[in-house]
Order: sequence, then structure tokens, then C-alpha cells
Amino acid sequence: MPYPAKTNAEQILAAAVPMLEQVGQAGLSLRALAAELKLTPNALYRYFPSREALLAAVAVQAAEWLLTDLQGATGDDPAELARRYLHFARTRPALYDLYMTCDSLNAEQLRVYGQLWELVVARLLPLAGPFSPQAAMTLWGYLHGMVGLERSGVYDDPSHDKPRGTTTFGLEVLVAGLRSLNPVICP
Amino acid sequence: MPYPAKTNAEQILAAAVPMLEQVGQAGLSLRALAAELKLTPNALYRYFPSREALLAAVAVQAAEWLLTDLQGATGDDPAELARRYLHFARTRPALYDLYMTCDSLNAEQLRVYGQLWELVVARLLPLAGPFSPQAAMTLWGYLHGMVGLERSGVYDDPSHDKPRGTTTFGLEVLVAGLRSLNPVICP
DNA sequence: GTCTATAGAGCGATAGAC
DNA sequence: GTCTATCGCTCTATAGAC
Repeated sequence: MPYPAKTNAEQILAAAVPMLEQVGQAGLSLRALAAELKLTPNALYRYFPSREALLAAVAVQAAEWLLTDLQGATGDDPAELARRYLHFARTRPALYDLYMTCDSLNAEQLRVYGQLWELVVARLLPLAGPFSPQAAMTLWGYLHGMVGLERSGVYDDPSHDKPRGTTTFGLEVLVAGLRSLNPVICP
Repeated sequence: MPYPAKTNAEQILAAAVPMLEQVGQAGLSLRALAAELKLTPNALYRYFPSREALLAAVAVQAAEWLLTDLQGATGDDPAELARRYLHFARTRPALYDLYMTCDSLNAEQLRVYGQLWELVVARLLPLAGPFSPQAAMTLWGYLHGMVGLERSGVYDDPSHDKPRGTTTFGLEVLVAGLRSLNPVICP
């Protein structure tokens, strides 16, 4: 055959991830990705029908990695879960962004997202009991927000001494609040 | 004079705000903005040296509006402050985004941001006392995160019944947690 | 399955006339 | 201060040869 396969979907994804981390979601172009793989841009369309589909595949990859990370948390302490979540978001910001904002996932791809949600709800059961879903959403929102604040650089503003290490402080406040709302469950 | 002034900085900003809300930060183009004002793209450069400078001016405008909204909150209840913050972020999402992510502000422009910070810290003094800065950052992070979650559509996922109305729930948890950490200040 | 070539569109910013 | 004209660059996606 005159044109043997030079690549495959896995290879393309593997090249897309570090490139995404460098240039961000909006900056990732099929042209640059193809060049990195020493291909013409057109070749990628054999494996992904559109740029959007490729990004969706990367988002699923990100969700799977995050799931694996969170599954590694042992015990009932939500702080361990939070620590791992923050580590992923901080060390792979563009991947985390894509995971949070990608809205072109099909039903099959959404399953990983569901697994993540269920894992967190299950881990918060000992702390929050029947309020576990609400607690999970609250914790998720808090962590997601702190990641955003850290990234926007509000800690670096020298003129209005922002407190350092607030992320941990807030987490303790949150856990304390959950405990106080469930004195029976968590005596 | 053959070419009298057809516009000014205020008018340009006034046109930029609704256009930003429609197309988002990345989608705002000088060409479209100029067309809206019935000008050629080049005319805008008399009033703003670059697209980035124009966006910075809009971000400051956004911060000023948010400050005015928050100043309208009376009493010591953080829920009122939170309600107004959420209302701004929900009703003017692109403006809120720009306010949170714009990183090309000069020192003068950053002053409004400082005023916002100081207002929140002051309002949280009765609740958190000496921990007021940490409490402010925690509350800010939580609200910012919930805005992001709401926007990413996690509440709409039908397959994994996410709890509704969690934003209020989490706020109460947060306040309860702050109270429990400061039993002396808030008996 | 990859290639060349191109369609078709977008953008920020600048030069110089008036 | 606004205009015309343009530079120089970006991109996704498609058509058809091999």
C-alpha cells in the first residue's frame, strides 16, 4: 500500500495532551498537532471527525486520570480526597480546564464523569450521611473555586495582603460545618 | 475639520459590554465592535492602544459595578453579600469572567479590586474576627466555584441526580463552620 | 491513509491619505 | 480623528490525486 498508517488515535491523543498543557484549550490547533506528529493536518481527520471530537477524547482521558487519582485516596478523611483533586488541578491546569468545561461529550463518554461523582458521594457518606450529595457538591464547588482563585493570581496581589494557605483553612471550615449540621451522624 | 470625532472611550465601552456578554471574552473582536458603532476598526485605536487595553477597561467597569452591588448589602449577614455576588455572576457571566481573569491591569486599575477585597473582609469581621481575611478568601472561593459548577451544567446531568439548591446549603455549612471555629467571637 | 492544494473565513495591527 | 487599503498571520475543513 502506498500510504501505510503512520499514526493512530492513541498516538494522537498522547501528543495532544502535552501540547494542550502548553498552549491551552483555545490554543490547541490541529495544524500544530499534526506538525508535532510529522503529519499533514488532514491526516488527523481519519481518526477524529473534528477538532471538537478530539478535545472530547482528551477530556475523557483527563477524567479517567482524575478518577484513578481519587481512587487512590484511602480512609474517610475528605482532606485526602481534596488534596488529590487539588494536585491534579494544579499540576495539569489545561487538562483540568478541559475536563470541567468540555460540553460535547456523548453518553458513553459521560460515564466516567458519573463514576467520579459517585466516588465522591460515597466517600462523604461517613461525614455527611444523607446530606452526602449536597456535601459533595459543596466540596466540589469550593475546591473548584479555590483552583480558580489561585490561578487568577489573587494571592500574588502585594497591595492587599491576602492570606496564604487559605485553601486548607477553608477545607477545615467546611468539614467543621458539615459536622455541626450532623451532630447525630458525627458525634 | 474633515474628520470630526464620531465616538469616545465611554461610548466604545458601552457598546463593548453587551457585545462581550453575547460572544464572550475570546469572541469579542475589534472589527465587530467597530461595525456596531458604524466605524472602521481602525478608529478604535485612537481610544485604546490595543484590544487588551480595551478589555482591561471593561474589566474595571465590571469590578466597579460589582463593588456598587456589594456595597448595597446591609447588615452583617454574609448571605446577603453572597446573594448579590451570585446575582452578578449569574446575570452577567462574560463580564464576571473578564473581571476574574483579566491580568493586564495597571496599578491604578487594580485599586477597584482592592476595594472589593477590603469590603468583603470588613463585612466578615463580625463573623470571623481575626480570621476575617481567611474567611473572605474561603467564601470567595466557594462562590466562585459554585458559579463555575452551575455554568458547566453539572446540575443538569440527568443520570446522576445531583442535588438542587446546593449553593445555599453550602453557604450555610460554611457559615456554621466559621462560627464553630470562633466560639468565643460568635457565641 | 496520507498527500497536495485550496476554499473560505477570521483576526490584530499598521501606513498613509484626507 | 477617521478613512481606505493592506500586511501577515491564524484557523477548520474539504476535494481529489496517489
